[in-house]
Amino acid sequence: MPPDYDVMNTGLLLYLPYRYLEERVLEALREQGYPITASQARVFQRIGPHGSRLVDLAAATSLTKQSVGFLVDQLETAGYVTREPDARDARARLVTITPTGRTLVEEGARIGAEVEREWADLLGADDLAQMRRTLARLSEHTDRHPDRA
Amino acid sequence: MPPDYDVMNTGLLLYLPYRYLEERVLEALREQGYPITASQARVFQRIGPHGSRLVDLAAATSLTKQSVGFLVDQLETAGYVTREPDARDARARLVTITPTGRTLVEEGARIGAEVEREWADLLGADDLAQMRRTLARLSEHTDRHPDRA
DNA sequence: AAGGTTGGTCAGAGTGTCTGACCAGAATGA
DNA sequence: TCATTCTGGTCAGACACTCTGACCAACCTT
Repeated sequence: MPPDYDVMNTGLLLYLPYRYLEERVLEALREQGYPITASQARVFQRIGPHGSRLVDLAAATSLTKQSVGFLVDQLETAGYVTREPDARDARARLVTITPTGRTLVEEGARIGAEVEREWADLLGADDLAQMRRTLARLSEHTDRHPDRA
Repeated sequence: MPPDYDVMNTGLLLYLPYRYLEERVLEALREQGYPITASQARVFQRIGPHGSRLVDLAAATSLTKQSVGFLVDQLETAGYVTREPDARDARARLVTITPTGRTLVEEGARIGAEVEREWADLLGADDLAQMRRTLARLSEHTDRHPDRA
């Protein structure tokens, strides 16, 4: 007997599509030669266009700065980011996306869009757009640590 | 500059409220003397009313049976579940919720409902319900391993 | 009854995350 | 100015989670 999604708790209802999308994107990226783990991607995703500082990434992801440091090390080794000095603060370093990293971003976006197209087919474009709008409003409220890119 | 949620990718839009809800519920449970980790809770949540087998929990959570076994050990130690023999299959054992576990379920549901009320205030009850319906349809599609409770 | 399949455990490795301690540069204010 | 406090980042160590591989016992099929 399959579960009854209508009565399922909202957390699971959010989690199931989230994980599905994440897995689809990560799988496809790996196949295309851009391997990245979910944890790495969750940090990578929050890097701003002009680079971000470690502490800001930590806040945005709700991880400790040590954990983010650990993941940024890996992203750096993989060639997706570099740590540039921050002209404004000699203590800080800006985690910055490399050209390779930028390709990864684009590929990820492309695959994400592909999944989203499937979802639009399934749900109807209007319902999907409506859901996205509601989720955006909700995210504004539930994002405890908006980042300063 | 705060992020622009409207253009944010759908994955993050799903993830942010998901994690918020999870954290709120887990925090409150801990304060009330029912400590449980996110990983444990994700397994616990999938246990059916008449108990579930390890392999089914593994399928439902997309974890390996070893990982689920590891987490069920902890849930058992914490007193939330027991492993009962399965009358239908001598190999199998049914992971079953104890009375304490049931209290945890109820408390969790209560807190979840509280957060959901906040969301209803924020979004309007109609929009929330609409979002839930769309998410339910989406979950049906994105749940690769529906469990058999 | 033999052979394959399935539910579960044991053992070991790798990854992710945390807390605590620490350092160097920045910001504050007497 | 310079002592104090605050902040960005790293190092070290511990714990939590998840995986792969090997294995056993019970089930199912023929």
